[in-house]
Amino acid sequence: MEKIEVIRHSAAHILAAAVCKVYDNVKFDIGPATDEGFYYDFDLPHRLSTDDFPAIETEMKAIIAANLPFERLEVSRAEAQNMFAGQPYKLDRLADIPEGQTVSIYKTGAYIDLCRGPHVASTGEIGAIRLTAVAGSYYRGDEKNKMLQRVYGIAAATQTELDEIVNRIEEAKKRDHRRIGKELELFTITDDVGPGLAHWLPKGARIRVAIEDYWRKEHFRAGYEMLFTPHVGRAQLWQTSGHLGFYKDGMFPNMNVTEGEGDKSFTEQYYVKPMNCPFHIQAYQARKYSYRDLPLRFAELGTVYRYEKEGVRHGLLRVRGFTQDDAHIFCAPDKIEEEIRFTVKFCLHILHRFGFNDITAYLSTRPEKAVGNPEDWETATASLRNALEAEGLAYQVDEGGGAFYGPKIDMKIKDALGRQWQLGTIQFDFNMPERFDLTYTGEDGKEHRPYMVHRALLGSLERFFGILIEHYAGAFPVWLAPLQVRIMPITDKQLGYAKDLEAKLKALDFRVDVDADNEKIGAKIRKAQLQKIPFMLVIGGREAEAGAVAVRSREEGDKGTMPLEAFIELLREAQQA
RNA sequence: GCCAACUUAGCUCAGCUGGUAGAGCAGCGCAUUCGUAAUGCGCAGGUCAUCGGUUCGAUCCCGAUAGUUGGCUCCA
Repeated sequence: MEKIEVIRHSAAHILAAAVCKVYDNVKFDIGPATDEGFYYDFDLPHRLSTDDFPAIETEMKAIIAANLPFERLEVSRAEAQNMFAGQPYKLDRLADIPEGQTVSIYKTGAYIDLCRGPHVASTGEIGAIRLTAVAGSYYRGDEKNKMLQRVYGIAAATQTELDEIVNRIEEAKKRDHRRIGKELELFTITDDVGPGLAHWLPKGARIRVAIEDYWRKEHFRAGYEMLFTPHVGRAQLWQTSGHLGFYKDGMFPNMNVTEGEGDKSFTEQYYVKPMNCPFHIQAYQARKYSYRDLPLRFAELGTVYRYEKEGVRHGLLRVRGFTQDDAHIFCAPDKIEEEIRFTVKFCLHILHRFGFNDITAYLSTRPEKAVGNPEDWETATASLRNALEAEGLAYQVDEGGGAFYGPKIDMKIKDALGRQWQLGTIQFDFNMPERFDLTYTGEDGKEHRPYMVHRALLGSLERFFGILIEHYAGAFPVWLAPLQVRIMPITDKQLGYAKDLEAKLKALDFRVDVDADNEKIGAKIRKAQLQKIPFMLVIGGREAEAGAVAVRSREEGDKGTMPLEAFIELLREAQQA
């Protein structure tokens, strides 16, 4: 265990010791180290809030200043039960320790805790602590259990290190897509329309269009066909697909539509789609396919709605309406290996374009309860595994972690801050083809069941956008930037020339505007920098006279004066990057 | 769904123990015509989330509802 983890875990003990000292009737559970700091779970009559932090921190600092030793004691089960009488959570945890295994406790001053350790030698080794948040947490993470009060904190060997951690957290907050989304006017979610329903504002929409254009172009190149399918479908469709049986709670409630009049009237139920699969299947069933037609690749930027439970929404990362970059591949079993490899390769190609190069795959295999015959699972899983290995992609295996209807690969990327996000998924489905009785005609003239693979590369555009915003901290590369060039005349004498430049660049499909505000050039630059526009053209009398442009880059500052053609060349290059 | 905190102008936030609200930025107007991160002056902008209660009187106290935030649970 790393030293910092030991410090964090020890700080958790000190937190518990302090809380026990400050409040009465404290029952404590456990307090581990986390990636950033530590937490401890308590059950006490007093409702903890951040207002209580100063008192608790003062007590913690006193314990640290006293430099008390962490004493490790090994005791018998009976002794431990005695020590923790009146501590139901501890007794419950004690019961988890297998018979015959040593029961160790750690003593710090008057505070004793059941703990495996290790700990620092004495409290003085914990240089600095700070409590950060209080939150509810179910005992043992089970929502049927009582909710405990969890106090979060951070700890470090020195105050300087603690300050660094605080800074890092602040930096991450500055990148928060919700904050940047507001500052750069990228998207909005309003109370009036409803929670979890995102609106892409003009600048966000420009980015989305750039993403979609690229996505479509690459898909056509890779042999996909595009579909556009309805947003609602009759209850019977969802009955057949099994969604009403399994995922009704995750769907928006039905719409009742009454057709006909009087005695002949009947009421039909419709549901808004939580998935595109049934519709793509309808498209497949629009005609008969032969083995020669396969693999068939149907793609759609399909907007779906899922009634996510309250309390799980988070900006664009978890919404109720979103557009999946979806595709379904219908493939003959003997071609599946090749097709999966092709799909994995394609996925990596797309992710690289967005600056994600650190990619890990997760292979999930057959769970206990599963549909489809075992040989198909075997073939499918092997094709996934072989594709990952052929591409030299690092992967982990989640044995039995697949959905009941098929094995899958999930792709996780690391962003600029090193945080991991799950994006794409390549998922077999042995359920739908059966339910909808999908077939193709084989070489032998007989009907065969195709393999169906569901796949998304970016996941959902909303979520992907949120991740992209944080990854680039709002400073999008030129090809994605909503505005690529801002032209800034120094005085209104250059306005005419500036407008000419704008028209020329627009004619070349660049995204460009003119800042005609009555402001000093310094103010215009500041505005453009804050809006993270990649290129600024400063246009004064000299440039207008020479028919040139003074280029400023978002990252590199003043790049000097050059002819318009030279700038266009520069811009084209930047757009490729 | 659960625990806690929060909700004041387009944005970021003030508002002492109850007497119907302020700033900066953004917006608009006027002046200024300026060379690489903020020119000055002025104007306008609010059902203090919503509903109900207590009170002579509520942005402030109490309750409910909605939403947001941090977690827990969940994520086909």
